[in-house]
This record gives sequence, structure tokens and C-alpha cells, in this order.
Amino acid sequence: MRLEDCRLLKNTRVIIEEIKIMEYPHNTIIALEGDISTKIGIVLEGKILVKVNSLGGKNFTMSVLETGQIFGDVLIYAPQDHSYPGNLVTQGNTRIAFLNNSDFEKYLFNDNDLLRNFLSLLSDKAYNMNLKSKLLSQDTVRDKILFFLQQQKRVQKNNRIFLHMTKEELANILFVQRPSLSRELGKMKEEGLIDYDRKTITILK
Amino acid sequence: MRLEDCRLLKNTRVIIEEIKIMEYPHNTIIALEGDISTKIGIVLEGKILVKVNSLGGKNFTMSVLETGQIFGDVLIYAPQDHSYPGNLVTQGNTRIAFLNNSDFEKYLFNDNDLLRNFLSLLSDKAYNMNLKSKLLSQDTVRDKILFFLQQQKRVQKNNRIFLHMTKEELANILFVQRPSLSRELGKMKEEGLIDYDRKTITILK
DNA sequence: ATTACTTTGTAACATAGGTTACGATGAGGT
DNA sequence: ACCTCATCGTAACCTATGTTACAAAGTAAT
Repeated sequence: MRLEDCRLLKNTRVIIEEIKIMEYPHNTIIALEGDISTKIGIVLEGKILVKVNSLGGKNFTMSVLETGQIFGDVLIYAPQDHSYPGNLVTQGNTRIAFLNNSDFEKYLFNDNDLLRNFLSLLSDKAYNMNLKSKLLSQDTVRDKILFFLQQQKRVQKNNRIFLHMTKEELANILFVQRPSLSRELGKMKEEGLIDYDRKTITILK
Repeated sequence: MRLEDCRLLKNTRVIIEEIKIMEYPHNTIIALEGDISTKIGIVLEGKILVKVNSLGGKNFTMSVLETGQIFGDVLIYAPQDHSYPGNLVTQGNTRIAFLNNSDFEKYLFNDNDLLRNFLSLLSDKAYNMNLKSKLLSQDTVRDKILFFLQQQKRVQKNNRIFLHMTKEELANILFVQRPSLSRELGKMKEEGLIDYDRKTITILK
């Protein structure tokens, strides 16, 4: 993705020279949980996973930053705590554009388009975090699956849902163990609620 | 709280006449999950709980809006979905100031202090949502308790943590059943990790 | 002090789902 | 076609925790 096409900068007057672009290979930790943030980052290529270690030692993916999304954003105005909520880990070769908080702020207050873009991105992020919370608050494996299917049905506008990931990854997202996921999918298939194969799940009822 | 003292409007030039103030008794539903939001709300007195029904029929409190906090904020710039993520329910007699999205936006782009306040409030909210996610992702009752204690220790700056709520409410926040909470607290006391009574929990190790 | 109600602890029971292990299936490379 | 490795389903076992019920302790009102 070209810098000038990303959601944050589209139609804005931000001068590109003040932006530094970095490239990282797959699976690189670019920041640790608790690190202080001084820059806004824009994902130009690849993905970033925000991973958190729970007290029990397991780690879970709190959120995924796709191409075009930004990070370090909400931290600028945090009254006390400017630190990242989790480890930032690249997935695939990843290019990131960095912009100093102070530079960014200077533009933000003088460019209504930038402000609009910024608020829209924040809005998205809040929406996704809400979804994550709702998913985590479903208390059986089946409910988590159903919640996921519901949501994907809305996104993909189809009862046949393409997974685009392994069952292992899906289990991870749903925050359950893979064999538990398999078991429950099996039951649901038996009950005629769904059908599924390696790549898709189809909602029957 | 006086309108001009709330975090959003402090030091700003927003004209008070455009704001409508409403008052609701305890336990009033002021919006339903999915309702479209057209206004920014500011909590002047009382609290608002954001409650979500899970698929299993249980309901959990996604977040609590304390005096001075705002809602409907992130929805202004949501690209698609402008609807509330949960039911908004008052707790105690509650006074709310409402400001039309369009009025708000008009001010937002012309008042740097308002913008700064707004971003700071959004930042806070994101921080709290992160905490909630991390809490929900702890996978044993004990880890949830420990996470809560850790967090409260930081806030209260003391190993003796005052609960300010019943065990029932605490169980609710931790997203576990009350008897499960009791059982685990008992075990932890036995192991010498904590001590507790009706109103406090003390971290011993 | 008595009563009524709320809050809390405890115990017994049932079960969902974590854990581990293994075999079957599928995909990619030579 | 064959080999290798990743992915997936399945089964057996076990434990944490939800569930229900009840009694003890605390609180507030009369």
C-alpha cells in the first residue's frame, strides 16, 4: 500500500518527508507490552498481532492490525499510561510508516481531513474491541462458534463462511483449544446446525 | 457535577444552550443494544452500565460509565455501524447532558481544547477496554482474582484493597460465579497468599 | 431485642472443556 | 508416484468451575 493511499493520510496535507518507513521480516517483535510509545505507526504491508501474556503463561492475540490500520494512536492522549497494551509482533514481511507524536499532533489540529480520518480509525478500533469483548464473554464453546459465525455471516453476506485460516488459528481466535473446537463442530454437524470442511463452515439453520 | 466542569467541556468554548439535560431514575434503560446513536452523552450524575446479553442468555457488564465520562463518542465516525454495543442502564439517579452529533462536530473542528479533551476521553476508554479484555482472557478464577488485585494495587497504592462492593458484584466483574469466587478466595487464604474480610482483600505475598 | 433481609461461606454434585495422544487426511515438493 | 510435514478429527481422561442448596453472619428497621 502506498503511503498516500492509507486511510489515515488520504486527502490530507501531511508532508511525507517527516515520515520514516521501516521494514521487518516475519515474526519480529517490534515493541513489548509496557513499552512507551512516542510514535504513530501505520501498517503499509503485512500485519501486526497484538499479543498479551496471561498470568497463567498462555498468550492470546488481543487484536490484529491489518494493512492500513494504525497503532500508538490512543496512547498520545492517555493521561497517565502511554505504554503498549501487548507485544507487537509482525506477521509476514511488514512495512510500517512512523510519524512522531509531536509532528502528528501539529498536523492533526490543522487539517480537518486528517482529523476525520483519525477519528474514523479510532472508531473502527473501538468497534473491533467491542466485538472481541463480546466474543470472550460468550461462555460455552458453542456460543463462541455461533457468535463468530453470526459476525462472519454479516461480513461475508453468505451462509457459507470461508475461514481463510486453519482450525488451529480459528481455535485461537475463539480462545478455545483446537480439540474442543473440533468436538463442538462435530456435535453441531450431527445436530444438523452446520456443515463444514477444511476451508468453510456452512450455516444450515 | 456542573456541566462546565466535566472533562469534555472544561476550558472549551462550547455554548451551553445547545445542550439538553435529562434526568433518569435508577435502573432505567436509556438505550438498547443496536439503537442508532445521534447524540453525544455526558454523565453528570450517577452511572451508566453498558450491558450485553450473551447468546447463552446471560448478561454481563461490558463497561461502566462514571460521572464525567461520555458515550456515543466513537460512534460519530463509525464508517458503517453507528449503533450502541450494549444496553445502557442507569445506576442510581442519573443526569445526562446530550449534544447533537452535528453540533458537537461543528465545535470539535474549531476548538482545540475540546478536541484535546475528547481525545483524552477516548484514550481512557480504550485503556479500560484493554483491561477488560485482559481480564476476560485470564483463564482460571485464580488468575482473574490476581489480575484484579494487581490492577487495584496499582490504583489504590496499597496491599490492602478496599472493595467498595459486594462479593456478588465482584464476582460479576470477574465474570465468575459467586460461589466459585468464594471457593478460590478460601483456597488462596489457606495458602497464605491473601487475607480477606467482607470489605477488603489484603495481598500477603 | 426482635425481626426480616442481604450477604457470605460451604458442601455436594454434574459437566463442559482442557489435555494428551494417535491415526487419518490432505498438501506440497522431488 | 512417493515421501514428508502440516492439519484435522477422535477418543479417553481429568479437573476446574458452574450449579444448587442451605446455614451462618452481618445489617438495618421497628
